[in-house]
Amino acid sequence: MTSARPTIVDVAKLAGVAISSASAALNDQKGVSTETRVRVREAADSLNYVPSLRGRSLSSKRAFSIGLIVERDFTILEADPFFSAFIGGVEESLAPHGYALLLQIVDDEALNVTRHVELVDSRRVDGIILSELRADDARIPAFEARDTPVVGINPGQGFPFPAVHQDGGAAISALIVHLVELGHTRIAHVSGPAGYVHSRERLEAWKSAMLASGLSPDLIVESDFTHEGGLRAADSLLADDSRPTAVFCANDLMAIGFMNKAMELGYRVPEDISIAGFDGISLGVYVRPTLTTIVTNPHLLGKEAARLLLEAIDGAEAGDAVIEPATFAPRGSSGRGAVPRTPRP
Amino acid sequence: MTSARPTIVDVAKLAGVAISSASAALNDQKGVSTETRVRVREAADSLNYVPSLRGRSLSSKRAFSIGLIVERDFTILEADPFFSAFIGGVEESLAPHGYALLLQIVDDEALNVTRHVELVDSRRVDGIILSELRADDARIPAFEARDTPVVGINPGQGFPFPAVHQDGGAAISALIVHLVELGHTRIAHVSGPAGYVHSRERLEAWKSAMLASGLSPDLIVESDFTHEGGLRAADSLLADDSRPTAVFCANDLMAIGFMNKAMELGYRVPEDISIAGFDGISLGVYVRPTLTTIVTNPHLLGKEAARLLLEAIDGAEAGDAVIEPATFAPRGSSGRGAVPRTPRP
DNA sequence: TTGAAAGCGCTACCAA
DNA sequence: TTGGTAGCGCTTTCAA
Repeated sequence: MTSARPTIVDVAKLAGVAISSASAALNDQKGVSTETRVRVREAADSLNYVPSLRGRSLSSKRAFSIGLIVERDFTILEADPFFSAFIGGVEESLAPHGYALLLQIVDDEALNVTRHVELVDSRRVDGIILSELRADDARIPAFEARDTPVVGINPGQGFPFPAVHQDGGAAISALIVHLVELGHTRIAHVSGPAGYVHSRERLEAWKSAMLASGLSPDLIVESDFTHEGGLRAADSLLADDSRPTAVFCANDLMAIGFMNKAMELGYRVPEDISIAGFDGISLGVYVRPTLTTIVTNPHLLGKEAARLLLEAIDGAEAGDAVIEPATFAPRGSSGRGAVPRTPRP
Repeated sequence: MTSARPTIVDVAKLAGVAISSASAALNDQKGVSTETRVRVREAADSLNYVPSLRGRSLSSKRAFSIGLIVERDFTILEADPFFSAFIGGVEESLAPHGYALLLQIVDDEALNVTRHVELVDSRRVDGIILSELRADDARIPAFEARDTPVVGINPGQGFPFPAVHQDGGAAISALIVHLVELGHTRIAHVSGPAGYVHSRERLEAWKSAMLASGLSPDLIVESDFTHEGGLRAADSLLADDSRPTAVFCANDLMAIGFMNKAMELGYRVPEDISIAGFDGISLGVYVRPTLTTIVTNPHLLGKEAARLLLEAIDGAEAGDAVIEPATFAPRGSSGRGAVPRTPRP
């Protein structure tokens, strides 16, 4: 079939109607007689007609796709299962509406902003999902100056666009209570990079929970959300005698890194040290001991974000969406604590 | 800035030239005087002009994006790090050419074909990357009837489009030799679904390697590439007295599932049973013991695939790309084998 | 080298 | 209800 693909002109001609009638019929608009509708449909079917998105895009001023840009080091991305689930959710909302997801991956903050802007300015997408927001994110003013539909994922205070929220604070609280009940008093936190909103939120939630239990939140190490970062955090936190008996890492990957290093140093988990993560990635149940964590719902987060974005694109005054809070999942890596001991040589 | 975005007409007007001259200047075409070129550039800059991809698409008959459809159950996708790395590679080739990646996720084989065809027929993309090919893949005839650029990932014999190949046979061979040298004679294989080309290739490579070592390849369990499938495979393979002392799983996720179940049943790894996977996902070095595996290069696979596809889109007679073979990575989960023993109660 | 004009395939408006 | 037609924003002839 090397012949040129049929256009709406061919369909109209074959059906013996005007192009505008063909268009109306194919788009289920009112004001078309049943007879015309049927004839157009038949003509289209017999020609195997599929509308060109290019023509449609230009005249209807819509790209029928939305953009998502992930800022991640290419090599690190592999280990991060969050986005796969997230994207699955986005797809679920998009597909029924004929929308598609344009995905880009960048490894640099400045480039991240540039790409976002390009995507919108070139009208390649009708809207953008903003994830992994920073406290002072350069993308926010960029989009405020552009009146493009935007939806944020767990943004901070004063975010000027619709957003999807999933609270993790209550679950972090439950985690700390759990650890305290097990007898822990020295509970450390391994945070993500300070620039990120979600890093700060988890840090703050940990602080509040510690204070609420009468403990002072002073054992903190800032890391980078990677497995490698978890290894390093363990090295530094376990180095001296004030070492913690429990640690809450800002994500699961770091927690697993922390756990591996702790065990390598001779600590038993959870007998000597309890470890908890955040995210609830399935990897957490593949490792031994299984990882105590806060289970979030990236799939639903993606699904709702895409839903809100489509509403905004359709011109609705989209509000926020709040999904069920993350839940605390106690598993093997947290348990009865003991006095911290020196690692076996 | 609610004012309408500037178009090329505005640029031409401001520069005082014809639209065609503006277009030629902006696209670095020859036959434009330096003066005109400069004036157009300045006009474009001062207006903050960004060409509309919609107009460009329609007139140049290009979508400037390519499609990738991943067939995966939404929930399983999360645990599979292969595609993240793959997509990172695709991006790396695409970005410098102004191309973008359209990603879709489907959870059903029939829908998979439908979506592929829609993407192409609606001219939403200029080409397609075909991964996870089946022995008798319905997408192949669909695209043969459509003369659209297509690039395959590790396809089987007689694949009618350009493709990227990474051999895993030599590494599988090395793995079996390694196991045999350790004293293993009962080496089982947990395969992927029989329909997939890569399932078959790994199975065949295992068979050849077994025969080459004088062992009979008869301990086979077919599974589904999931962690859960690995658990089940362990249950069935370790159930009776003819149980293996080593097992080669067709991917890492199954290998880790197998390992977890084996340990749960009381086997020590690698003392009682050696376990190996395939893929080389980073998860394999996060688990304990670390996973012996075959390390592939999904990032490079994606990068080369996108490169070939862009060539094909540009009308070149794109050939195949062969990247360095996968490598054997012996790690903690394989070691000195022992006589299989009954699990501790 | 420049400019005018004809599409690309579709939607949407306005008469008929 | 239908048909003609004017765009959407760009690229690409083809004359001048």
